[in-house]
Amino acid sequence: MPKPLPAMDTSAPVGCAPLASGVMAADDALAVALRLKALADPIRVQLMSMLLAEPEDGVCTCDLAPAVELSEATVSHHLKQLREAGLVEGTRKGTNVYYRPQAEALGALCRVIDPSC
Amino acid sequence: MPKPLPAMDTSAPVGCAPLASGVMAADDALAVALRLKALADPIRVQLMSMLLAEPEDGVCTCDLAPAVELSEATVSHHLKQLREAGLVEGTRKGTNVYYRPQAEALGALCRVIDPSC
DNA sequence: TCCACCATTCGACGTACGTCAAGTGATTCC
DNA sequence: GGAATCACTTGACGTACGTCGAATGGTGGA
Repeated sequence: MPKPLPAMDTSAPVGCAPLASGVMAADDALAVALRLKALADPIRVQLMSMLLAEPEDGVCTCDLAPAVELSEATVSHHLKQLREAGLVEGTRKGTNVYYRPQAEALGALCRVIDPSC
Repeated sequence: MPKPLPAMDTSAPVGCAPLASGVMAADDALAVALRLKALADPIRVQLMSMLLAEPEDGVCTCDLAPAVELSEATVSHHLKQLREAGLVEGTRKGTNVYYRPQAEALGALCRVIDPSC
C-alpha cells in the first residue's frame, strides 16, 4: 500500500546534519524531502526566482500570475506550498499580498544537501 | 487541464544560472525542478545519505532494501529516479549492482538554488 | 454602505507517484 | 546446462498533485 506522507511543521529552516555526514534518520529525511518537494515544481522554481529578483519589496499574486500564465487560484496554491515550507513569506499591504523569499531557509536546505558546502 | 510535465535529459549536472540571478526561463526551471523532484522523497533522501556514506565502493540494492524496509522492486524504482537525474551511478560487479553518489551533480544543483553559494 | 479588486479556499477533473507481487534478465557457481 | 541469487520491468492499486472555475474573505474607495 502506498505510504501517506506524514505531516510535520516545515515553517522553520531545516536544521539537521548534512546528507553526507552519515546515514540519515527517517524523520530527518522527511524534513528534508518535504522542503525539497515544495520547490520541486517548475512553476514554483520560476516563482522563487521572481521573488529573489525583488527581495526587498516582494511581488504580489496578481503580478506573478500573468508572469507564469496561470490563474491566480493556481499561483496562490503554489505560494501556499512555498509558504508552508518556510521558503517565502507574504505580508499584506492594502488589498495586495507581497511575497518575499526567505533566503535563510533556502540556504539551510542547501547546506543539508550539498556534500561540499 | 493538468500540465503533463515535459520530459528532458537530466543525466548531466544542471548547468544554468543561479535562481537569484534573475527571472528564470521556463525550460531552465524545468531542468531544476526535475532534479529536485528526483530527490524530493524521504526514501530517496535516505538512500542518498547511505550512498554518501560509502562514496568509494558504493552500496548494492540488496543491502539498501532492508535498510529502508522496502521491497527490492521499490528500491530499484527509486534508484532509477536518482540515476535518471544523474545523482547516482550504478556499476555491476558480479550479480550485484553497486550504486555510488555523483557529488558533482548534487553540488551543481545546490549552486543553482542557493542564493549565497 | 456598497462596489470593485485582490487573495484564498473549495470542489472537481485528470495525471503522476509510491508501492508491491509476479515475471523477466543477467551473472555466477555447481 | 541447471539452479541460485540479485536486479530490473510490468501491471495494478490507491494516494497525492497541479489545474481551473466558482464561491468566500478582506481591504479600500466612492
